[in-house]
Amino acid sequence: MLSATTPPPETLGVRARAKQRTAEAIVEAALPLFLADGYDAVTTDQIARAAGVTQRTLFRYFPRKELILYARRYDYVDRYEGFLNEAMAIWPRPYDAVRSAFQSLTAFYEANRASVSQVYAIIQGSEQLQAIERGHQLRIDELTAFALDGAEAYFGRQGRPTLQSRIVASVLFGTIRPMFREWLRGDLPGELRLYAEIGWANVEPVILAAQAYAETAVAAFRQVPSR
Amino acid sequence: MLSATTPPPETLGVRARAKQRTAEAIVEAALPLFLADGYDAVTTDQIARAAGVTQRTLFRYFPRKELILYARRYDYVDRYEGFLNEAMAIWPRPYDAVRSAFQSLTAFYEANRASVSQVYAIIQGSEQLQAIERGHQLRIDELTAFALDGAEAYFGRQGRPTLQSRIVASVLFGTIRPMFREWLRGDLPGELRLYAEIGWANVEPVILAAQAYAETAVAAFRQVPSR
DNA sequence: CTATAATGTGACACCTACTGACAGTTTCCC
DNA sequence: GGGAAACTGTCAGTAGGTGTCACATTATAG
Repeated sequence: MLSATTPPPETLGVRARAKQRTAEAIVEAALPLFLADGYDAVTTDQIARAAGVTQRTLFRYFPRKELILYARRYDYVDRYEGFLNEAMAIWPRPYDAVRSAFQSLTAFYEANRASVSQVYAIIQGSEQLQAIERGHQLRIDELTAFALDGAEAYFGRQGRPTLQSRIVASVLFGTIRPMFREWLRGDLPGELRLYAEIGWANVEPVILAAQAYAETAVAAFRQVPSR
Repeated sequence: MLSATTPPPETLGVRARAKQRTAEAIVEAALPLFLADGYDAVTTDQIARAAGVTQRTLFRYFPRKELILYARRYDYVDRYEGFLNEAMAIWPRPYDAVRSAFQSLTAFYEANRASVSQVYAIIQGSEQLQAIERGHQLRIDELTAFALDGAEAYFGRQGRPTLQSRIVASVLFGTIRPMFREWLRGDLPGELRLYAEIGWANVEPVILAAQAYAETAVAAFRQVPSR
């Protein structure tokens, strides 16, 4: 299940294999409990006991409870960042890089539809997890805004992206995200890739309008008298 | 300070006045601590002690720690909802109603600039609070999407707004919000009202593009073959 | 004006996520 | 084989948050 992110077991020592098994055991024990009773109702102690370890050990593997859940979501923020790193090195236009990175992420979701949907369902059942999820979205938006500022700004990123890029990133994901969520909820039939294609195929005019807006507004801001 | 939301003290009994004083004392004790050490570093026990009450009493007034902070932000989500209720009853075009409600909110922020900016600064210092804040923004987006679906959908709201309206609302606030935040950070000089005017003056092309996008995309979705 | 009910508070115990410290055991590697 | 490194369990503690009970104060009905 985790084969995409972990090396083949044969090359690992006894210790490393034991660690993998323990981590797997914890996740395997946790997910059914989450699905049955909801994330909030399941105690870390319960999970530990079900996995046959101590609570202390559980927290050594997963410093926060949420990470047990996100192990199966394969850290999609990091993954997006990875895709974006690659894409930004290849595409001259930042917009194309973002599009490419997002499509890679889409493909990944599609390939792991079952577990991703499962995790999504669990998240929907917990306010706390939803808040964490929002934090991830914020990070995705910020990374994207840096990317839109160009390769130099992206790879050397520090401080905050420009106001223009933040606006465009906000608008971009404001258009893409709702349909993505619709798919995750299971409200859209068919393949995610097709929806993503439709979304990106038609989004460019919106982005251009947003860019024009950002330029005009920022220019006008300079005329505003100080207090 | 809270005069806009609380009835004049003379009409209240001893008990009610005491409650107000206690709530005020807690908030007054907490804000300087938050500003000095950051939200996360300040203990609820510290706040309680500084306010001269028990921790238990503090939690009776503010069931969650965050609510101590939000007391000074005057529940801006509720406030927006109120403005939107009024506006939706007056304006025939939903877009105008949203614009009007948002301008009312702007005026409120301007009138309470000091405390609103203070609270905003504290929020920026805590990941947890930022996630909560994003939750409020999503609620604003959702209310707006219902409004865009028309007066009937807005006042009878149930379920979720249409995908089209959710996209448009997302795009709308994706353009407006970043500059709003810039002003709250103190990075923009002058009056918020002027920035808001500039923002709304130029936003209509973006909204039209978003509307066209939403229509096209949703229509295309219907052509996607089910699995 | 007094008995009584409602309301608010402190004190105490308890829960859950999470952390630090220490000691015992297992694996790694020379 | 033996020492260092890596893991684990045990125990105690912190922070946010809740339930409960007894006591005091205020409101109110007679």
